[in-house]
Amino acid sequence: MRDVARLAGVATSTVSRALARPGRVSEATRCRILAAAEQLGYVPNAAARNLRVGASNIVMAVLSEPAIANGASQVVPEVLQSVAATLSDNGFNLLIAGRNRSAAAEKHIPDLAVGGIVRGAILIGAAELPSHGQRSLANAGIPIVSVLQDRSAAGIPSVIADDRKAMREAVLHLIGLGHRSFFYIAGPAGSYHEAERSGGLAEALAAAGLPDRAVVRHGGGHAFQDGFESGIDAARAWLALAARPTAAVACWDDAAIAFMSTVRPQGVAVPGDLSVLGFDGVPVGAFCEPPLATLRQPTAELGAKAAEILLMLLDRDAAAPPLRTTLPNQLLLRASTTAPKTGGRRPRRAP
Amino acid sequence: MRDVARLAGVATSTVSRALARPGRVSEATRCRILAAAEQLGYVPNAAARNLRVGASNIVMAVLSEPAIANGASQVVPEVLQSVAATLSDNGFNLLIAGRNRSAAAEKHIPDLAVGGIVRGAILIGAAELPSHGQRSLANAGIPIVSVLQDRSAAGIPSVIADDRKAMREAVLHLIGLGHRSFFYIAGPAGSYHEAERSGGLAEALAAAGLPDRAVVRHGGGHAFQDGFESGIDAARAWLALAARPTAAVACWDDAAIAFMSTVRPQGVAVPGDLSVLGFDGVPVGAFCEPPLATLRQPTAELGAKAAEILLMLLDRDAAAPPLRTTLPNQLLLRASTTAPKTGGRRPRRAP
DNA sequence: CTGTTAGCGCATTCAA
DNA sequence: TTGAATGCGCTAACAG
Repeated sequence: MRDVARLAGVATSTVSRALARPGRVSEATRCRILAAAEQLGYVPNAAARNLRVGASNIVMAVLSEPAIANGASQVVPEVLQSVAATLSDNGFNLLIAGRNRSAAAEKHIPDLAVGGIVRGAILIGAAELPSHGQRSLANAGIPIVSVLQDRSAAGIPSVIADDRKAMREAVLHLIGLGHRSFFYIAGPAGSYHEAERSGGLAEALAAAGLPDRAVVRHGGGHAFQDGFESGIDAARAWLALAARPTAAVACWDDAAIAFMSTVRPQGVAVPGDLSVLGFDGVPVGAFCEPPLATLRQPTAELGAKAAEILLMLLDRDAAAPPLRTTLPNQLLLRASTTAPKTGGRRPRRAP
Repeated sequence: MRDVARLAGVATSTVSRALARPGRVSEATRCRILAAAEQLGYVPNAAARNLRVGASNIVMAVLSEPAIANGASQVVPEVLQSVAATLSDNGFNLLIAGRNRSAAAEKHIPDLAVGGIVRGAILIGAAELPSHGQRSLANAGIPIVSVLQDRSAAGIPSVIADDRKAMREAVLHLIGLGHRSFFYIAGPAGSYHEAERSGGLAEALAAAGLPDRAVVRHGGGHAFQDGFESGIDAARAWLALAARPTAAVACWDDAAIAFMSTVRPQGVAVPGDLSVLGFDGVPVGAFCEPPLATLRQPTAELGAKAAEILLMLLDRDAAAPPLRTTLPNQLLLRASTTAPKTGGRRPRRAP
């Protein structure tokens, strides 16, 4: 920068101004400075700027589990992508901070915030805030936004899809088709998404006046990243039932996909003998056998919105963002669901 | 830090040393300093350290296309994950820099390097080096490593799987099963992976003494992220052929999955009428109908190795890393391939 | 072994 | 409108 100043015949402070606030520098000198900067190939040193200003232009993405990607699910990668793109368009960069790892790595996350490296954080499906001893990300003094999980009760602006409502309406659709008995493949016990989706199912049954025993619940012991295993387990459980429900509803697509894939070789026709509904809308669902009916997460929109809200939080001139933003899921009706067989349910035996 | 020094009754430089090189400070004072730091909840300001040292502990991941995730492919996310984990274990952070956005964003990438924000870069399947005007990532003065794509010819240490060999051996396996006619679903024309995999197929045919016309090539017009569309197009083309090859080989799993999914409803039995082979080893392949035979990319190993090599480059005391590291793909034989039906079309001669 | 001193490159006072 | 001076928090010389 000193070189630029020298070449343009001005002081470094003028160069600084010309670059930061073009309005406060005369047209002529600004042109000289810009030309000089161009000629010298000047690139501002962001590290020095950060030190001086006391804030960086880096935002941290705090990811949920050890895995960015698991099974067939693209939801975390898609959200991540969308967040990164939106931030990039606004001059910010995204640093990824995986959880999972050693305690040292866990400690690292709040330190990034306190240490001035990151300016804000976006929690992508993270269940708990990283903390180490007394210091937690929550009191690190940087703005935080949560996507996918609703943490508005903790005062953290959240951008979510209305999983509960989506599941309720989808199950009501199945009920409308004639289904009266359900098999539910639960997500990880205690997880946010499991609570919402399972709740939506319950609400639908209640709304239709069906008793609790209309649904056989299974699973809950697998993490989201082990969706395929969960689906296989669930399939075995369903196959072993004396009275098999006519509709299987999974907490997430991975489980639904593995479920279908496991029951079909046992002579179960989907959707003839059994309708299957997934959740998440993973792209490959359209190419499963049969194509999987599911509820699509608006991943791109969620990510973009979350980034926008963080940007508002970062901009002191901006209005206060909403504490909770809810986007609709999309019901993708595909061949895996249909009306149940009528006229006496006779379970077909495996060959 | 001044506060810590004051509380411990030492100079700031001593605090700095105690934290950075514990060996060069006496046991007693070091304990006092650590206690004081703990008590005050001191966290070093990384921005200041970066400025002073002239290097950050942030590494940039340069991603290929607009999409981190597409179709069913988890290869980029998986590599990303592995890179992030390995870096994190060594005290480094990962910044993600998406390509293909506005020109401004493209310019941003080299600037991050020159501006002192990032210390090194890992190209994850990126075809070209980001550049803007004269300035490119290549001459930004930071170490670069490439994963998935071989850029060793350009002097960039590369960590890759041997796609060519893997494809060759897999196709030789199909030939061993009796297949003599192939349908190849090409990847993006001119792309590295397409060249390697297509080349491997050609090598296998040549090795078995089969003529060039033993393979009908299709596609090449779709980007990797449009794998499903590519597979559908290819399926239509295959269905329209008068003499249908008995084996379809896809450049990537997404295409293979959509291909299978499109031909089967037309009465084509897989693998009875047609064997299908994919490439990448996406997890969901095991749950397709039929389960997809494929060549798994060792994503976790690739990512970890790439990160290790970058760490070597960053450490001036370390030995020079190899310019090219090749890891084996794994042939996952699943139900989508089998011997071709005999009787109808008789192979002219067996090799 | 420890304290003193001097900047890293920039943005921001305050004067001119 | 511009220039000169100051320090962000830290580390690396060099002395002591």
